[in-house]
Amino acid sequence: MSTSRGAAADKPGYHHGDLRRALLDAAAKIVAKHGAGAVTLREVARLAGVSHNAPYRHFDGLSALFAAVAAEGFAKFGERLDAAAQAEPNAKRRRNAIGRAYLRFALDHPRLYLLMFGADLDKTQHPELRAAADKSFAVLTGTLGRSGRAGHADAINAWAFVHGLAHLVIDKQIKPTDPVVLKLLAE
Amino acid sequence: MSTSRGAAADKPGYHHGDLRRALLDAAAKIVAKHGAGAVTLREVARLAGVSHNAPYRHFDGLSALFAAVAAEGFAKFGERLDAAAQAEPNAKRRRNAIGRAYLRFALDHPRLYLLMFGADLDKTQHPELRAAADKSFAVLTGTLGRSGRAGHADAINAWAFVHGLAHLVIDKQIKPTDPVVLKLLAE
DNA sequence: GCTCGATGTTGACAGCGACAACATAGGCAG
DNA sequence: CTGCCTATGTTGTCGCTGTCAACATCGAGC
Repeated sequence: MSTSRGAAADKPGYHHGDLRRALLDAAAKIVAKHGAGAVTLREVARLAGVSHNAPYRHFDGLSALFAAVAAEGFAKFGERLDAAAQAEPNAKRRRNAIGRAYLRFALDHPRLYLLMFGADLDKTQHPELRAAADKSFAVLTGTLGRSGRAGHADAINAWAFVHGLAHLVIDKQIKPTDPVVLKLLAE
Repeated sequence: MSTSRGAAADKPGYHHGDLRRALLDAAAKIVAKHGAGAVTLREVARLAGVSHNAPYRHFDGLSALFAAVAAEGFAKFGERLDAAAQAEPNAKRRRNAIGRAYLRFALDHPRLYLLMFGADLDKTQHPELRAAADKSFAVLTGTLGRSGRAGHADAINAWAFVHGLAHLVIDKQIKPTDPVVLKLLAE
């Protein structure tokens, strides 16, 4: 990185080394700081130190980049939910643990969360994203909805509640210190 | 509209008549059809039949236009909630009626709903919008939350649930025909 | 009838996404 | 070792956008 004759260890692959990863990291950073609306292909390229058109060698366009960032978000999201679920054998406590993990993730990464669930992305046009999202939700429906109609309704009810609560807090319609929020997080 | 010597009855005011209204309508139309992301100051001006810079005489910029559209959305939203609340004297039935009206509005105007609750707008920078939103929510907290801590928690719980359910349906995470949705709408 | 502010227009500029043409680098065939 | 071939990155360009500044016009009120 210091000189143009940089050591090979620093650049294992082609010109850049791992531009795709660098672009994803740069985009994720902007999303986290300023939201998806502030993400620009050219700015992402700038942060990665490449020309304004280099990203097109790795992503079909801006929305494809968003889809990839969101997919990675869902992967991490799914991990958190899964970890919470597996740490609790008791069914009821597990349900609470998952809800807590869900809300924590949303409040820890509010702008990423909005990208993942926002309407900017057309999930039907990005199969990889759809798959990542479905995998996350499988934890919810698989663990919460035990079986049958009643189980399904329970899962949807719980999901809608935490999802709505997360949105309301992120949109500042209710405060993060609201008793309902605190109780859920501390459970 | 036919000739430039149009009758005065068609143009009661200044040059255009009521450009502000025309701009708002054009913007709302685009939002309803293609979402806020498709709204462009220049396109809105085109639809209203004025030059690309005319909107600046009525709105400080794009985000101010969005704020105005969202504020009108909240006004209509508040009316619906209020009407639903006033039609039901019984407390429990009233709560259901408000929830139903809430979800109906969201599903009837999904893209407007996303604009209203989306992160694109910084409500803190548009007092008029904040006021319109707060007025809508007053119906919720005022009617649902009877009083005291328990009432407040009930209100937040119900609000988060319908809000989350609306988002999940709009984002196509769950189907509009899901039993939970149908039950709430038919109650 | 004239002035003056409110309203609308024209022109300009930088930034953006996207496409096309070009440059380079490095693996691989011989 | 040599030379080609494709993956990767660059440069140039286009139309579109938001926003600012300067100019034009309309109409209300003195």
